[in-house]
Amino acid sequence: MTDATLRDVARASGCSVATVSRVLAGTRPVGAETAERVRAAAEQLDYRPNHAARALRSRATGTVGLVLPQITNPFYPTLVRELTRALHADGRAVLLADCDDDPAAEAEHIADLLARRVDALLVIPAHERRSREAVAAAAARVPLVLMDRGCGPGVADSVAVDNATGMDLVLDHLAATGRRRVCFLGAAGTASAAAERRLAYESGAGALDPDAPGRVFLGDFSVEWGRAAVDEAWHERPDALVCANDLIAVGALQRLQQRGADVPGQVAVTGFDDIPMAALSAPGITTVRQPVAELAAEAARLLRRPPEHGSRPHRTIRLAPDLVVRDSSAPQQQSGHGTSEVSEVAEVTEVGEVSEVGAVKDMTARPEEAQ
Amino acid sequence: MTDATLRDVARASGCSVATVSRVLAGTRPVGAETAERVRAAAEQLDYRPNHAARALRSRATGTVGLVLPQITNPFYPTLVRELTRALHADGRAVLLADCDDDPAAEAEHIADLLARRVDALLVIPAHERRSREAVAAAAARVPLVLMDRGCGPGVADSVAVDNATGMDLVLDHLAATGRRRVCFLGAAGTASAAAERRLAYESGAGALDPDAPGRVFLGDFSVEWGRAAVDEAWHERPDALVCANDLIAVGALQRLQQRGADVPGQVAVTGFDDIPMAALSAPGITTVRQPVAELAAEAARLLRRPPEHGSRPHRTIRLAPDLVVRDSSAPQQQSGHGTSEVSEVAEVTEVGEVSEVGAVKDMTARPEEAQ
DNA sequence: AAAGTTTCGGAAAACGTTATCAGCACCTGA
DNA sequence: TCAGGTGCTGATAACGTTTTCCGAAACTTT
Repeated sequence: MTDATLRDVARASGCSVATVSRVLAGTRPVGAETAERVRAAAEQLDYRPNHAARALRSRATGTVGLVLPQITNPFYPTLVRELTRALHADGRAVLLADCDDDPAAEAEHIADLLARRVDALLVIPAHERRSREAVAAAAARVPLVLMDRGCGPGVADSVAVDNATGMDLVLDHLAATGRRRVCFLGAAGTASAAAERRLAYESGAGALDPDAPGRVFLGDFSVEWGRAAVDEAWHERPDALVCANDLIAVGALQRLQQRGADVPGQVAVTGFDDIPMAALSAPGITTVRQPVAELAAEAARLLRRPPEHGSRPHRTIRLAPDLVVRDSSAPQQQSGHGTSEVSEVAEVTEVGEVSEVGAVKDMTARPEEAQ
Repeated sequence: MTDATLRDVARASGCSVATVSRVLAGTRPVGAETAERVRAAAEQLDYRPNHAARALRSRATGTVGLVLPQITNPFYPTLVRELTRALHADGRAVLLADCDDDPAAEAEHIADLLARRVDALLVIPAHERRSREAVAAAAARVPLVLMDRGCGPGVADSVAVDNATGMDLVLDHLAATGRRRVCFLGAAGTASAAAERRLAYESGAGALDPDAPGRVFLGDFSVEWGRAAVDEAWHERPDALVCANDLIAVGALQRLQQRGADVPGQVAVTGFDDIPMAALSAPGITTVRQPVAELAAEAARLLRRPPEHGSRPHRTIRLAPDLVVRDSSAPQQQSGHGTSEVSEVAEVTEVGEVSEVGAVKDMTARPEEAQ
């Protein structure tokens, strides 16, 4: 019992394959009565179009490749969920490739996806420098959007969170709640998240204390570094630790608790990204929530654009994040342990106005893009 | 500059398309000299086979659909990584669909993947009962393997961890380290993980204490329940909390620490699954590690099987897990805080012999399957 | 040397769509 | 009445492979 084809539907409805195709694809008007007959026959035969044949003929597979460095990075699962949701809403399927942080594997996966004739690619580059070549080559063949990280200037369209705004939100919040001696626990390197967050801290922290921009400790984006960094930063007697991502914050929080420090009474801890673990820590970690659904929607929108010929300027879209205030940065007066929901809800309103400010910043700012 | 096709390669190498196809696909022997010419031309033209055309002609897309309930469930990212790795090794690409715990969305995704002519499906059912229909229908059309969870008997092949063995490992470890008053913090319901782990606890805990099998507290698989469950279980004055998964264990650990209880000095905590958070907690949580890579390999192997005609008995494969001992269950004598690596390594050897016992249990136990 | 057997290569028919082209009927306005 | 639309529909040619069928050599075997 093999599947029904257009031929079968045509035979059953007494018209030609061309007509059936037109009815089902809606590409050209067809007589109302005929159309009804065709639809009935298709329904009755349980006709399902063959995507392979369609792809061959129309040169479009309805498929997007998603290439990421490590699905186990705790920030990516939500991003993947939102991306697949946004793309499915456009009727596109998602081919997933995890390249295990290896640029060579990444290049292979990209080549394989291109051979599979994906309509477009979504890439979170594994490496700032070493991903560049493969990404650029792919971008020359299909629409390609970089997400979350960059890989050099002028390679392709890109969508990411506005790290500077996020860091400002954190520093404003800490200032407003009376913290003065802050330290930054960050990541070394030139990758966008590491560098942008570091620079934003350095340029923004001066408002709290002229010396604050100098109190920077750099490692990598890991819990282990968060733990170790506390031992280094402790000599500065900080009353707040601003961490460049949530993993660092989790590690810092653990080490502080091991040392018997009171969080947030003695020292506040903040993260970045709002991975699930940030909410599940005790106390919950105040952090910057990336607007994941919106990032995904922007990426999907860029991929929907018709493939213009000739080189057009690449678009860099930055979306402003929200601050999620949890207990790890509660004001010192009341050492507010316990359920975090109250303070979180209270701050969410304050957050609303901020997120409104920076809805979408399209750096190329073409007029026709504004809706 | 469009892609090179077989025609182009044929023209360039002075032979027919058929010959080129044979050389490149290796389906039939071809003269050495001709083959060399073809390969050179293909290389020179940077020929890439068109998967759409190939799929149309050979009725195989080289694509597998992966349907899961929630990519944000912290156990799934590693599983997804290992599955994609195993499938890519077979030259198959992975179409990902996240159905957000909604059986209706799951059914839609399955239908879409079938329309896209996936060669096979890998499904982690969203619901024990409500996923059954769509899964059964799909299994009738393509090879289908259920993972992690079941959805009723006799629906399809399935691969999962051996929950009973895992629970035994935990109970043996607790007994060996002197724990006697254990409680079980589990999940209600009939889903396989919830039920099997609960039953295994009830049948195994008697060895520690005749009353232990009765000390069972049921909620769901969440951190919140773990926190709440501690308050219920605390009246039993336990010296060990056996949790049905790592999220519950994380919550339990947090609540215990909030109450000022000493973990592991006063009470041990164990989890199940070995999600990343278990290792990153402080103290690290002793847990049962699912053999994720092996589960993925088994699933891939089942999908590789040629599609036998007629109904064959479904295979249920259970793989034995390992115990990962971390500080949350360190012996009470030495209240061993600090680095967990030492005790973990020490136990790993003990674990080795256990994992050897239950390498692969193929419940259908066909002789030709044993290698 | 004739008859089989193997080996290699080409022509051409699928696979199930979509797109192009042309035909047919029917109108509309001179 | 006829030229020129304006729907609607059907044949048919792609799309780029794989695969079947055949023929032509080149070897074996008798």
